[in-house]
Amino acid sequence: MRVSRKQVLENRRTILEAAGRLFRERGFESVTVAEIMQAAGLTHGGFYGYFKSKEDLIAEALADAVSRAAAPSGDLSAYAALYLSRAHRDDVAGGCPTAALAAETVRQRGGARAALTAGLKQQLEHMMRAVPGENAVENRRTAIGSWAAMVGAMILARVSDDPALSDEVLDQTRTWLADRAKDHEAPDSRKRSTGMRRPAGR
Amino acid sequence: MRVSRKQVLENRRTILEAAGRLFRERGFESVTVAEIMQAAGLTHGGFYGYFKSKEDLIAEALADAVSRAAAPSGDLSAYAALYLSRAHRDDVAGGCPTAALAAETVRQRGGARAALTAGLKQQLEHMMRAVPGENAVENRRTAIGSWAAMVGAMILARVSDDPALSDEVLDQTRTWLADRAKDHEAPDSRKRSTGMRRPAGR
DNA sequence: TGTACATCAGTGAACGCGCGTTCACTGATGTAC
DNA sequence: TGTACATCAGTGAACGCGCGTTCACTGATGTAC
Repeated sequence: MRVSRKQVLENRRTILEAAGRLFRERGFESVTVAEIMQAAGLTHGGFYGYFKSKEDLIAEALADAVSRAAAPSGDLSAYAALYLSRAHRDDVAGGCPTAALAAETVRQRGGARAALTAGLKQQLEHMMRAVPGENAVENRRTAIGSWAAMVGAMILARVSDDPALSDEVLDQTRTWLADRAKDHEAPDSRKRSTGMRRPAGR
Repeated sequence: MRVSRKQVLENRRTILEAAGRLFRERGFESVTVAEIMQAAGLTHGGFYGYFKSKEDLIAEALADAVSRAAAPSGDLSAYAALYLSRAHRDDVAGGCPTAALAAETVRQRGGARAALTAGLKQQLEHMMRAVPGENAVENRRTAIGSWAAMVGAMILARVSDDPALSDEVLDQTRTWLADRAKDHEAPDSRKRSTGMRRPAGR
């Protein structure tokens, strides 16, 4: 049964969103094409009218999820508090694609790695703007270090089956990042901080 | 063909090590039981004499890999330099099990999460000893934040298909961690630092 | 120490099963007049 | 605008294929005497 062209575009969007959620929740391999199509309200046979292969869908779903991920707004501490929340930890399907899928994407062929690399570049750009300092080199370093800590903490908090430890990882990393941000905001810290500025390590 | 009891113990060890390497390199799902047994110099039929199921092997291989992971020796900056090296990034199969497999382990049932949680606790204990300060609460916070940043940076560096960005993530995170360590070593930073001490967030 | 037999680690064929993918068909949409 | 037909999105059965797991068998190891 043919459907309207508008419906085709809507279906493509629905498939991408269903795939994005399912992949984040259960990983690329254990989610089947049939499941994704069913989640999108279609049958599996129609899949290949939309995508060349499952591998192709993985790359497109990743690019889509990354482009829709919430960018840092306001200062870094506020963003870290949002990112390192229990709500985010408990919502893998709707949460950060990098935290959920980056480790698996390392092994992926095709455009999947490229999609996450583009997302990483964009995220670092956004985070640099959320860093208080004026030194661009140092701000980029802070953006990279903070983003690494946020992604790492989310993964560690999710893998911990000890709820107290999971909460602790989230809370302590948040505090740790906030402390560091305050160091660099504090007026009397300027001299000391300046003394440690040096070019990037490469 | 029956083999000696000593050989049985050796075979078990060989299977665990082969599984540990293959899982880190390619993930739990795409590695087959037959491949693991072949890598250990055996045939797939013998597998179930050693393990109850593939899921059981995953938990045991993870526990084994975590228990053999290199613990921090010396100070935190030296350990971070080793961990955040290009050699480690390029050796997924022989590298940190947490960076390679934690994100997938979130979705694993059985003892796999418990194995990584135990590894996380042990790692934080070790890292606390590598932190210079004397305040135990602050040291634990530093251990958690630093470990999160190291794991996150390794995952981001591996997923980046832009080599310059990958190197940058490694180098900048290393410098960022070293800067912070120096802050807390610096004698004149004591007053300021003390002012920000507060209990854990939970 | 030597011998005879029971044990059991390892083998490889075979089993269900579920996966990604293909394809002939259907019928609503889009278009030409 | 209305009609007739071509197009093609969606369906569901079917396809190879590879997976985890089982099992009857083999023959070296371990043990009882």
